[in-house]
Amino acid sequence: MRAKPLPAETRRAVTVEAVIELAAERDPGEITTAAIASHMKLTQGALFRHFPSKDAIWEAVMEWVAERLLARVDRAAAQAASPVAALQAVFHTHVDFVTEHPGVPRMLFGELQRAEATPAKRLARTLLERYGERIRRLLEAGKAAGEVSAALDIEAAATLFVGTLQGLIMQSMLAGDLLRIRRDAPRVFAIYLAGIRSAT
Amino acid sequence: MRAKPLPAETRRAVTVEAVIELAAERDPGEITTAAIASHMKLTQGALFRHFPSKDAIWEAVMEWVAERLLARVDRAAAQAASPVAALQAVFHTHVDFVTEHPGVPRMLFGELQRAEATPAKRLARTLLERYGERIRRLLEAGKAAGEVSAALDIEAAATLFVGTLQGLIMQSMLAGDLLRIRRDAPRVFAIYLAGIRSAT
DNA sequence: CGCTTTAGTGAGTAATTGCTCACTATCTTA
DNA sequence: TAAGATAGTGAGCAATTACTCACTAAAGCG
Repeated sequence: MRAKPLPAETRRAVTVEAVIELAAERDPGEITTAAIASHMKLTQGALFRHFPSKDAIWEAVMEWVAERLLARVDRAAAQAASPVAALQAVFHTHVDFVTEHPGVPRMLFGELQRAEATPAKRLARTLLERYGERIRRLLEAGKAAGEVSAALDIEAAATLFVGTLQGLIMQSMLAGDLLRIRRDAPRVFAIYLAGIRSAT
Repeated sequence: MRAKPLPAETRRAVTVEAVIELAAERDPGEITTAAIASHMKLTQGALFRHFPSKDAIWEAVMEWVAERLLARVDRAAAQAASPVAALQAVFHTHVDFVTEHPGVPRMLFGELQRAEATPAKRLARTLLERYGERIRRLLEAGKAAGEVSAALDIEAAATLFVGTLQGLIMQSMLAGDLLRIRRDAPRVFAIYLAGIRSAT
């Protein structure tokens, strides 16, 4: 059956969604253009009417991820009453995002693995850099407000923040159970919080 | 030039080393049998005289990793004077291992991504499970010795321990600078330590 | 040394992958 | 509604990949 023609922009958006859905259940590196097309009920050739190359598809996907994740995280932080509350809100927003789109962390990490400097990899890097920047700013504010230890090593604490999330994701990949993240997230964050409060 | 014939066992060991070296500089998923062979100055066909399939090569590699990592970590833990000292020793031993073999974390994470249940993936999982087990045991001992908070959530603390390492690795992949791990590791561990000491 | 076993070669193969293109169906709009 | 623009099809191409095999060189051993 012939696929219904969609406006180019819409088709591109649908493509990005298809990739994100596929990444939830298989190794991003093994997602072929044929698989993407078939998942959206399209022939493979049609994809190349909307993207000049497979790399361009990945680039669009990473753009989607970067935009959405940062926007949600910023919104969550803005509504919080204090720096530490903001950190906690960011943490849980990130966890929510990941459970909604399990493919995302796999793609991010997968991109970072790549040897060649593709545009998608560049986007992944800037996303993580901007993310870290936000965390560091919140930690600084927390220090100023006396909510975290005055002696806290901000850079290390930011690394650990991201690592905390990374550890949860890895654990859930091990267990093959995404919902596990939701259960464990508050418990792990509690230890992190104790760390940045009492670090010397 | 014809490669010097090696005894089968030696050739297999050399192959495993070649893979680990290659994984240090490129995405493990993109390591082809041709690349492995050329890196050890052999023709591709020769590989299949020693391994029945590419999967079998990966299996051998994961065995190598699991054995070495656990052995070193156990040795480090055994020599420590107290549970918390052991945790710290394990942490730094792991960091050392990773800086010596940068390809290892990439392969481990890459294996976990795989959709199909290959033997290599199974090995990666059991390695991480056994690793977590050891961490939990040390944390329990630390609790008994009064070195860490009596209220500590052991499971969450173990997840965070692995995440701490994961965060460091990711950060260094971002920066493209492996040595960075060495510099940051003690700083990040200090915060972790403060966390498990004062968690409530 | 001669003979058997073992390991390496290199030319293949079948399958898969990203990508192209001539053609066709559908949409838009004058 | 006619015509041009837009989007989808499906066959096919070139490159790559894991894997095979008949042959050859080297190692080990009596």
